[in-house]
Amino acid sequence: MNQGVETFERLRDEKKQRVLDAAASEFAEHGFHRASVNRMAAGLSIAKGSIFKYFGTKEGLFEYLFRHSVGLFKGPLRQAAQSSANQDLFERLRLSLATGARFIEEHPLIYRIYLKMLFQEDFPRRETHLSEIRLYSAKYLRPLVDQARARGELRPGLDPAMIVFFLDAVMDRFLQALSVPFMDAGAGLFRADRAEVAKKIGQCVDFLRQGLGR
Amino acid sequence: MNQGVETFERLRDEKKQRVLDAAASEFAEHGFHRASVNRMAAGLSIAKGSIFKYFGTKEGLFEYLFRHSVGLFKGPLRQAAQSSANQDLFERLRLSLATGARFIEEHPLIYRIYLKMLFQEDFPRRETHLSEIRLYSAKYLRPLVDQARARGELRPGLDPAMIVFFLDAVMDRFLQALSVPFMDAGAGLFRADRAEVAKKIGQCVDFLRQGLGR
DNA sequence: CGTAAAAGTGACCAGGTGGTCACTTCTAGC
DNA sequence: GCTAGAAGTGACCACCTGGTCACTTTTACG
Repeated sequence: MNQGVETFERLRDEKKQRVLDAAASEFAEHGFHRASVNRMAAGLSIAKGSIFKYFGTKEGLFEYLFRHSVGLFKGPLRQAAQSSANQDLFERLRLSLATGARFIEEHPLIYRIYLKMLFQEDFPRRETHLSEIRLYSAKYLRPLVDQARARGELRPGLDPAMIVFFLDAVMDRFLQALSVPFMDAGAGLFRADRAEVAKKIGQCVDFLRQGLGR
Repeated sequence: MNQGVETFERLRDEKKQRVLDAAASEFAEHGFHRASVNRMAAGLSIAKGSIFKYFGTKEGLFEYLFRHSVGLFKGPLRQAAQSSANQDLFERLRLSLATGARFIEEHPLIYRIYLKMLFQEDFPRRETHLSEIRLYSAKYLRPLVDQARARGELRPGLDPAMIVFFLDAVMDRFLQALSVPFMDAGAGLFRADRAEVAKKIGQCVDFLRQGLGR
């Protein structure tokens, strides 16, 4: 392992957290290239030399933050997927939406970075990273849909590839609407509180069930 | 009107077009702040002083390009909306998707700028601009849906606000998938040719009709 | 031609960037 | 208290940016 990173990881937890929070905030607000290590260091009241000691380059800092964030995100998701394996498709979708909404509530800056990465090409190793974290990718949804079809939970005659595309679009957009205005088409999702979000998830899944279920 | 802009508009059409193309390319690739007027000028083999003579600031250049692009985009859309006013909801959706796909095919750089603006906050007057051009906003879709309901084209019992949210999500995503990988959930939309796109639009609208129509 | 106005130029400026490294300060174990 | 090594520092570097403006070149017309 890199020597600087070892130094960083030997720091007190509180300081490590402060540094990662500052980095997340800076990247979330400015993207990769416009993010300024000078500004981060000033905000943290530490010397920028320290940050370069820890991570070597700005890219190294981003990589570290990214790996750290993936860890925060994959745990709960895997758990949700396992615990609902025997339930029907729509219940599983409900749970995964709820897990996503929870993550966004707890880590709004990380989610903003993800959204920026979608259409901003200047993040390091963007394609690799994105394909690792796209939540509702075909890879994840297709097996769910196939299983639901086998169980007869879906209306016959619908093209499964279309179902996957459709679910991907709607669920991704649902989560985007929680943290970006313009996106909710008047559905009142932007910065809704937890109870409101749970209610909207219910409505959304019911709607899907009406359109896709048998 | 600004004196510099008058100078620009007096130039030969071919040169104006070259300048606007170069600006679109630069903003599409780098967003607003990372876009470099130096690079533009070098690519065009003109002095950067000229660009500042025309538009005053980088922001002025962006504004000009934006206004120009809105013009390219609103004409065909209005025409499509008028010509299909008497058709049913799904046919109208099909036509507006086709119009969007056509615009993206003809002006891919402009569309890339729009996508960057969605999640990148550093564009000048971003909120104003976005609310002007969001294609499938509630403002546009809601009347279509209400009209379709009055005509009995929709399955009873579906919440119209949800219908609007869903149509917005699916259609926006459909267009995004044409110009960004990762987005098509395996549906093969990325950089599909014109015939392929027309076919996919048909499938998508048929699918919507099955789920939402009566 | 001459000339006046329009168009075009590029060296220059202040300010910000990522990154470096010789140096100082802190800390833990004796 | 001493000391070795870890942690922290900030002046400095080369580079790039948006923007300026005194200057040159081109154009149009009598």
